[in-house]
Amino acid sequence: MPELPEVETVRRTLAPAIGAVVASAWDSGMGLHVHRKPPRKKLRALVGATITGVRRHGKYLLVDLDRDRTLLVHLGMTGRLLIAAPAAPRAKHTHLVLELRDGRSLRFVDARRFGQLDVIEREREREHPALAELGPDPLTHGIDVAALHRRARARTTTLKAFVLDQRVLAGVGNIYASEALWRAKLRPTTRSNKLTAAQAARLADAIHEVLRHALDHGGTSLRDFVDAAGTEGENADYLWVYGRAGEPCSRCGTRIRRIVLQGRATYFCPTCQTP
DNA sequence: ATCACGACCTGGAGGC
DNA sequence: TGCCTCCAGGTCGTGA
Repeated sequence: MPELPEVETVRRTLAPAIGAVVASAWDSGMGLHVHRKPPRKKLRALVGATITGVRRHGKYLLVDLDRDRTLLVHLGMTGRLLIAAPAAPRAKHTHLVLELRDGRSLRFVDARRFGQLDVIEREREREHPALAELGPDPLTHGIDVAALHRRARARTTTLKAFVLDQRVLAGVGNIYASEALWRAKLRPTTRSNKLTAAQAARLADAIHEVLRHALDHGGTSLRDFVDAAGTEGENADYLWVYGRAGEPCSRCGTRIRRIVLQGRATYFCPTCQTP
């Protein structure tokens, strides 16, 4: 579900929560993200704190509060971070509720529990294991083509896996990896060490364009994704290859193919994405 | 160190 | 209606 454009859409729609004060904290106690339980004690320390802003790095949301505290949220595959109206019924699979003094609440709902929650000290956030190794965010920092090329040359993995590596660029996921490679006319199975400088420039441009375009359409909602207000994104209508196996490539008419790379569905055009 | 795989979960879709 | 299998926007731990 949530890649950079979706998470950024959530970030923007969380703006109405800024200035609200946390009245109480509740968590489900269930394990999230490979047995890690919600940090109950640290969540309780948020009671009385004011939400001062919401940032994002790659697919991670950083809800800033005063007292030097930041709520770290990763949506995993099915996670939703919602601003709920007063007295709204608690949805199934709700794992965190921060009641706000004005009656609304901030809720984290995640059916598959692949999401992550933590409370960290803002001063030391770069030391957090989830954030420590993240590469630059393509939309907020831009993409350094020379650095991208250098990194690609040093690896032998597929371009698809390279683009998905959050240490290289933070925020590209399975949908936009396929989309960007199609746009750059590069085959997902090509080894990254074969990337030329010109191709690296094309790839950087394609990644930026694909993410920007998706963000402009409120993200891609295939099944679960909604913003903080519960609204779906429109970008699913604009995908070039993802989920379109058997349909004609919009550039050359060849049937789009689906393959599996490292266990993930990968879509490409066998004609115009050169090996 | 790098690479590719399986595990972690629930639910929806489609076949019978 | 039910049961079964397959699939899903992510990340992490393992063993080669």
